[in-house]
Amino acid sequence: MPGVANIRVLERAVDVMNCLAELGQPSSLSEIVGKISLPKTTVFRILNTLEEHSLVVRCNGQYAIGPAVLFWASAYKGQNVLLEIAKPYLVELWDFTRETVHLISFDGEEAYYIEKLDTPHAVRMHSRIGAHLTLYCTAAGKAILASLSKEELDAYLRKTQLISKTPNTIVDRGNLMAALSKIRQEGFAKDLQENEEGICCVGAAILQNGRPVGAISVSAPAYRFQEEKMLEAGRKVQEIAAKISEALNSLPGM
Amino acid sequence: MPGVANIRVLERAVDVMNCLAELGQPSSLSEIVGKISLPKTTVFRILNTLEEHSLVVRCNGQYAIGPAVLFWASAYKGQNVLLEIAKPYLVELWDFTRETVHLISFDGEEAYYIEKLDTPHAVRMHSRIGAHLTLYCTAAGKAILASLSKEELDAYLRKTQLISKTPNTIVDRGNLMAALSKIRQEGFAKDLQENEEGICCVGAAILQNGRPVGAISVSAPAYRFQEEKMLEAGRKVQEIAAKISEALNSLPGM
DNA sequence: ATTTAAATTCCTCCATGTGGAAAATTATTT
DNA sequence: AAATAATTTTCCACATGGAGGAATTTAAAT
Repeated sequence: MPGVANIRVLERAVDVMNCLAELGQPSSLSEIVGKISLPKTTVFRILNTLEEHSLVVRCNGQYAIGPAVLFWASAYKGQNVLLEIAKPYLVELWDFTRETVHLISFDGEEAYYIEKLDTPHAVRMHSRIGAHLTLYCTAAGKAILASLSKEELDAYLRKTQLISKTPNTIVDRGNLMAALSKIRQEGFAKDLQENEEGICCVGAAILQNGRPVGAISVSAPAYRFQEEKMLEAGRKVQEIAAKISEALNSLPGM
Repeated sequence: MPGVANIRVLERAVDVMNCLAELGQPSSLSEIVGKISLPKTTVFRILNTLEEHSLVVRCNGQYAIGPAVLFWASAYKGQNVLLEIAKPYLVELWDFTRETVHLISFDGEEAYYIEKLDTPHAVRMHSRIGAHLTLYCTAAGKAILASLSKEELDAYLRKTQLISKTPNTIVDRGNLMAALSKIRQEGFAKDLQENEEGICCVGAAILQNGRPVGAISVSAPAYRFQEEKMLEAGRKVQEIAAKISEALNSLPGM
């Protein structure tokens, strides 16, 4: 992917949108420019263009994300039933654990966070809906890998190099295979600070016709997530993932 | 607004995204190029850039809207409580009427469709979430205008010229004022093919601290929406709008 | 195997996006 | 209310980066 020449303005426009989304509230041009390092004029021009299409709205000099994004989001949801089906189950999982719950979509190649319920605790992990997630060092990702066919898993391993993100990341293929078979045994996956230092997760895959189409996970700071608590959450994650899989497979027209 | 020089690639990229959203399913480059008239290479380059940011995903050669739009959509929702609050009430309205229900957001200046529940009937109106709506020729829009203060309404009329969209569009200020005062009397607004030929609507405004922040409407083809049916739907729209307003005003931290 | 169609890369040209600086607003202070 | 400061918006000359035709590669159909 790097090497394909990309369009600069477009990348910048995406940055501007992301910046607005991160700010989470109407912000002035200066605030935006303060966050992304670009000339004011450039950002201004981009905002104007985006505004023309309701991707950005301006209320008394402040800029904010506009309603046009809803059109795209509803189109995405139309293609991804998982999101609609899973929502109530995620709430159930959240009620039980009171920790950050993620829903992950997997299209056979890549996995993405597509929904998130935040923990009420002050200390929480930072994650972003829509972001890509690494399969080999996350609970949800490993749960997905564990339910792939041998051929698919081989194909994945062939094209992926295991890069260490924390001291705990599994970078050895043999160790990863061992971890995956343990996941198949236990019924859910664990991430012991393998993706982000200080964060532990449990996750389980969602299956449709025997193939993984997504996963759910529960994440918490390591100090709130030890042995017993993790096991408890893991069992629940497994249970909820099974329920979602069932709901997905009993859909009209499946 | 026209006159502000806009960035061409950006406009084109937006067109591509809209095109993908309209197609509603993974589509090939050729299909996309067939819909928007641009050189294949250009669209290809745009898609590649969008893909890099997960705004577009590619599954076996087909392109589709990607999960990154969810991030922006959730940011928008965070700024617009209305959407979350209103949803169950919209369903109630839909159950009652079985016609297309719209939720509109109004920021004091502009109004946008932010949610839509489609009628199950085959004949339905075409509308798009995120699209801008004209205030003086739609039921929801007129309901909003009818609940503005005299000053705000004056300001609106001063900067707006009433352009006829169908033979029925109200283009005379006096007639519009009369229509608005009738709306205040009746409690809900009607649109008798004023915005789109063949489509009638009823609508009512949603108020927060006495000021309109949105509206709801029910739309149907004229032949399915005559006198009595419209009155019935109108009363229901009024009732539901009142409920949403109440829910909105009894929010924690209001 | 051969043909057809679609996707991707290459490459040159010049339109288009860039960003510094000035002008116009708007907010803040005296 | 006047003056100052900060911010937003317009202007414009330059050169970069995006455009798109043509060629190449890849995939599908016969």
